[in-house]
Amino acid sequence: MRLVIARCSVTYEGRLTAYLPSAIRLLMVKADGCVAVHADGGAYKPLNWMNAPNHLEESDGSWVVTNTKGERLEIEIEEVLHEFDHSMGLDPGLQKDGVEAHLQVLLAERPEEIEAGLRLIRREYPTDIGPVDLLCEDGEGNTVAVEIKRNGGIDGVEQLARYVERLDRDPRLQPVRGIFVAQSITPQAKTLAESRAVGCVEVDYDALRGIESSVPTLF
Amino acid sequence: MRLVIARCSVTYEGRLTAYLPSAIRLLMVKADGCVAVHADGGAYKPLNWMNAPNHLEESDGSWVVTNTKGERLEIEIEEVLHEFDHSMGLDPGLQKDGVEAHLQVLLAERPEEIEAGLRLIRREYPTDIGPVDLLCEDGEGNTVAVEIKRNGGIDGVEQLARYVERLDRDPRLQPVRGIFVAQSITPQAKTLAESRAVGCVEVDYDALRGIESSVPTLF
DNA sequence: AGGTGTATGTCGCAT
DNA sequence: ATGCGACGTACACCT
Repeated sequence: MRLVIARCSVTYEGRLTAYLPSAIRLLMVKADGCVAVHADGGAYKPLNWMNAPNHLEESDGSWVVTNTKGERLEIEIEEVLHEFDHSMGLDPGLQKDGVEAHLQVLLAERPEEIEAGLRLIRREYPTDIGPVDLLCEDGEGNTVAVEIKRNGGIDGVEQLARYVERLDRDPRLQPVRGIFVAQSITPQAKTLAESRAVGCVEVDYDALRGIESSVPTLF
Repeated sequence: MRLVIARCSVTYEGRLTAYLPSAIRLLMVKADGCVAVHADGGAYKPLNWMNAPNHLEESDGSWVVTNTKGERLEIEIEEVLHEFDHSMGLDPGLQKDGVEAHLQVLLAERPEEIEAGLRLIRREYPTDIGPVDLLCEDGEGNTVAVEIKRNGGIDGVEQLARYVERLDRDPRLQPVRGIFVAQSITPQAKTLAESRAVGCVEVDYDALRGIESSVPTLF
């Protein structure tokens, strides 16, 4: 990784056009060739960047980075204040645990936490517009499609409504109803769910996790 | 901005749990206090991070970053290979051109580029579920709601369909139809648009821009 | 503070 | 490659 602190101005032309007036910034060039221009603030997102693969042409006082999509990043370097290069080797990568996928596993094991009498038919049940998180059967033998989100918004309700509409055309499944399950559901989403005849259930991830504390975690 | 290259392992506990085994990485601490852990590859996104505001507690061989939301980033530092600090001053910030907002302005000036005879009633016409990009009237005096996207996907069609449904309840406006406008529209979105009786128009941003070349650009 | 919509989103997975 | 959904999305804007 190459790190350069320099006074520079930057122009990007590609998916949009953007211009960065002269100031002191960090230029970061990673081993894969990607280039990022960082200011000294504003979270982790750089002001400007060009992902790999690209081509970096370095001439006196200017870097020009281009890629095959016709995007172009030009950095005019007025003054280099510090420069450093260090090889790092491959990164072993990140191990994650605990997002929507885990919530889905927990609820697949205990569908009765969603609604009494609910029984799992299949997880990730495929339809021609994408997989339904859980396909279940209720106490009366009717099909129930379950969409699981961490944060329940309007989008999730629409997504579920599309699945239900699709599944309900299958004579082996119909009638099909939907239940929208999330840790929290916005009032707007609840309103939309009502008008789409979709049920809403809020679940407590930590409590569910507590129930199945016997299962070993990732690490 | 403080830059440290170190062999370290990292644990994050917060919205999820994540673990990063020992390797050489770049630790970046910006003036606003945000911390990022970068590997030497993989676009601009850090492996792990903690945005400002936070609290960084630095002890021998370990950094603990916490925030008020109960998130916690712990960096175990085994070996520091390089360290550097440089003040940069405030950044003048980025000037952008060519995002959805600009496309909306261009089309508001020339609605006939969307459909012959189309006339603008209002930009950002408010409804109780959000603003419609353009509200227009067609050659026959019927109301047309226009949703503009750079990249047209299913979501945009759904969004427009919601607006049309809402607007069509207003006796002063009905009947209302929708036109989905984007630089490119996915086949799935076109199919969905058809089943929602929504029109689709693909526009060329550069061409539109050329038409109004008299208007001065941002820079 | 919370909800909604945008993003040069990025990233991963399936087609 | 492209489409599609998830993301510790971040971020601006508005209520």
